[in-house]
Amino acid sequence: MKVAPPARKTLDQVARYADMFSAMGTEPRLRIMQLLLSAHPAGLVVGDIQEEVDIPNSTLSHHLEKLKSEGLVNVRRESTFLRYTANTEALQELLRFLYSECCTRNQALKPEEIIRICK
Amino acid sequence: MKVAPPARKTLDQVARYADMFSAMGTEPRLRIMQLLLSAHPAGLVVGDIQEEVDIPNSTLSHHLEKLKSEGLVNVRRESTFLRYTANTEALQELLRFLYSECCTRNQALKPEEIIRICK
DNA sequence: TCTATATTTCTGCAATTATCGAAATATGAA
DNA sequence: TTCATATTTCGATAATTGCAGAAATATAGA
Repeated sequence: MKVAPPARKTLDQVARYADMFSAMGTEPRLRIMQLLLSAHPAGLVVGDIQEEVDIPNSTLSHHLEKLKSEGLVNVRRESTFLRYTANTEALQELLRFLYSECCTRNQALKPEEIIRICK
Repeated sequence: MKVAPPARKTLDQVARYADMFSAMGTEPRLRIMQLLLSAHPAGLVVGDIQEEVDIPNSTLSHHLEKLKSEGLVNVRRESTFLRYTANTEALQELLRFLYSECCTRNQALKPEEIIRICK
């Protein structure tokens, strides 16, 4: 008996989450996300990030472009500065997805292993 | 005033989580993880996975190698078959890390946006 | 106002590195 | 040996990195 293949829409969703994971899938970019979350909601300008990551500025710029294009960060200009902030809606979606896959849709992990329920 | 840089150990941890995100950072590999979680704890043999993912078998093999090398799956031989299973310990670590960064260490997201607390 | 200069960050391109897939190889069972 | 399952090898294609230069904005001085 053949099982129905996953809906197109579902596969698109998975592809989108995969792209987000990929965006967080290098040490510099994951570190950048940590910094932006620490500075949330104010965010950081590029120069502030630059001081923390020890990579050339053009490389940093490429990394920020990647995070932006996958929707994990937002940017706005402040005169000559560009201020980056974590996109919490996107992170929430991604975290819910991972939590759901591991703990809800399948019961591979127990919720209480991740989070203290009812402190 | 200068802030102390992150400890070496901490950066290594971040690099490891980044590698795990990278391993889940393509549609086929994320799909494979979904399949293995759905089939947990029994797991699946390569042929079973092959039927679901519509990619050449050599490519599938490369993807499985990547997931294995980042510790997201375990493998054991069953005669001529290789049976892959999700490594729930690794997934738990990764999920805890992401949850912690978003909801605990920084309060960028509210826990109740991810999980129903106290059903 | 116009020009020059300084500051911040991005973009273009070339070298390196990683990924994909066809063909060949390995592994185990009968 | 032969068949079935899955990996490994290796060349072609694509992505990443970082240097050099450009773009955007602000400010000062003529």
